[in-house]
Amino acid sequence: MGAKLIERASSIERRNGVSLWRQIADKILQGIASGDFTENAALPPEVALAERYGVNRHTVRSAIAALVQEGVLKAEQGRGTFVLSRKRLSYPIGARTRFSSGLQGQTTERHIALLSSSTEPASRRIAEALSIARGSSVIRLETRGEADGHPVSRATTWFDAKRFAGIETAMAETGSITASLMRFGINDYLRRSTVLSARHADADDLVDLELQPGAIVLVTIAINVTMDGQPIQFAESRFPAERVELKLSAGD
Amino acid sequence: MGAKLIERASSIERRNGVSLWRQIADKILQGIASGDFTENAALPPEVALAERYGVNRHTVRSAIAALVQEGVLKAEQGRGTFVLSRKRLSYPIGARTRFSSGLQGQTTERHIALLSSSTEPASRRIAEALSIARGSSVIRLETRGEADGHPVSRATTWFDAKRFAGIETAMAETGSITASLMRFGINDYLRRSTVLSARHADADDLVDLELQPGAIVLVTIAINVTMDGQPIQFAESRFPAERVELKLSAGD
DNA sequence: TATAGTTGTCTATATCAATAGACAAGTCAT
DNA sequence: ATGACTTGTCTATTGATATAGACAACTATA
Repeated sequence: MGAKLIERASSIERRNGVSLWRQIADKILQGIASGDFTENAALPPEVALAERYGVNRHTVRSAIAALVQEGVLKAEQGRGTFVLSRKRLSYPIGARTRFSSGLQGQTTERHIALLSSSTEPASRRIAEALSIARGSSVIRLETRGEADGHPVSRATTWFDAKRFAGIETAMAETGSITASLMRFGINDYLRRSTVLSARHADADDLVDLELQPGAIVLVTIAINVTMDGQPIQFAESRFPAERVELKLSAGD
Repeated sequence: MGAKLIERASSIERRNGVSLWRQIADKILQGIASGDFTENAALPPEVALAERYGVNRHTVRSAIAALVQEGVLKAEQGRGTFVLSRKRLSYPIGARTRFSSGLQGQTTERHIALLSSSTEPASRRIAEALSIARGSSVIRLETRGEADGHPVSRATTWFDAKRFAGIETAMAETGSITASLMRFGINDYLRRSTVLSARHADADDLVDLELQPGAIVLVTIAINVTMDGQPIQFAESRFPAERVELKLSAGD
């Protein structure tokens, strides 16, 4: 984020429905992600931050307390407050979006955990996306992507139950969508469409992604297709905006 | 957004730093965008909404008041509260991202307004992106994209001042980046990279995009290049998440 | 060992956010 | 006209948010 470059005077809003301490916590997170506040270095002292944002020192302390709770900062009496966390992960999105390979080089460990699965009738929306009859059976998987032990994504995906019967056990065993699809004879697939939006994290996101209330999530809705254009997977994924950014790769 | 599909019981969080009325206003906006609340139709009555979200009627009223202020809803005593606004614009992003052509069919009128321009030395970040020497002169344009009279994007873009001297007047005259670049002999260009994130709108965003405090903006950081790979433009764009979603087109 | 600079704790006060209940005012169908 | 249903307004109370000031506790360094 080019926060430093673009940041102008104001930046903090009152009586918004968003508390000042929450806004300032967001600013600090942005500052860390943008390299404005360097990793392992001390934050400016509380009084300086208070002046910078035009609020009381106690308000800054509330923001810092939230981030300490969250494990982003560490406060040491007499010394200062220090940045613990790393920059945001950059998650590539394109025609060949894959979870595991996409994060290569940025993390040492990554996998997808299957939280739950169920079979249900296809809603209109899902039937259209998968090109199947409305009301026909689909398998829904609830999954969480983890990198180095931290949750980085939370997805709900649907498959045609007829074609992919038992994919939930494959997911549980392999921890990979790509590997699971291989068991069904699909060695390669493409992303046909991705629609992107953002919203506040709801209560479920907070739990699943280990977020603090008020956090923002990026939401993608995607359809994956086989090489000959047959839709196989419909997915809605949520990413914590404070820990992940999406990098759109052009063609492949 | 598949809110209806995915929405589970909980969804509202307390003592978060985000007020309940703000969260509920967000929910209603989501509901409108997802077709959950139909356009021109009445919202459920306040008591019903209050029960649905597990809050007091007055809290719902605060949320509605904010959206009435914003022009999304219209309340009529004795009759009900009605949805005015349309669905979100779907803004395509891909190798050939163009403002005007991308919104074709969704709006009748669209253009880019030049808010201000300046010349400044290139920061490290911008010098790298444009492959020029750090500190050399760059032109910065502040622009706002408008569709049917409503702001839908707010961008800061940088060009090499040497190569694109006077581009600010071209922009002011043509209201189009594509047309302006043509004056400099660039008939076609591609998007090399796009990085995507989200955050709360800051005070400037609120003014420029005519948002209510607490709103969320999608942020893209992009580099455009000529057909032979020479970088020509570096841009940070902000989109109001409540009015715009980004649709990633695959290759072209 | 001072001293400056930092975080931590306490008290007090004012405003905002949320709940609760009651009733007024308007619309619509019967 | 009546009654059911809706939004609008008012009062009261509680807890969270934000400001203000003072001082304690701790760290580093001169």
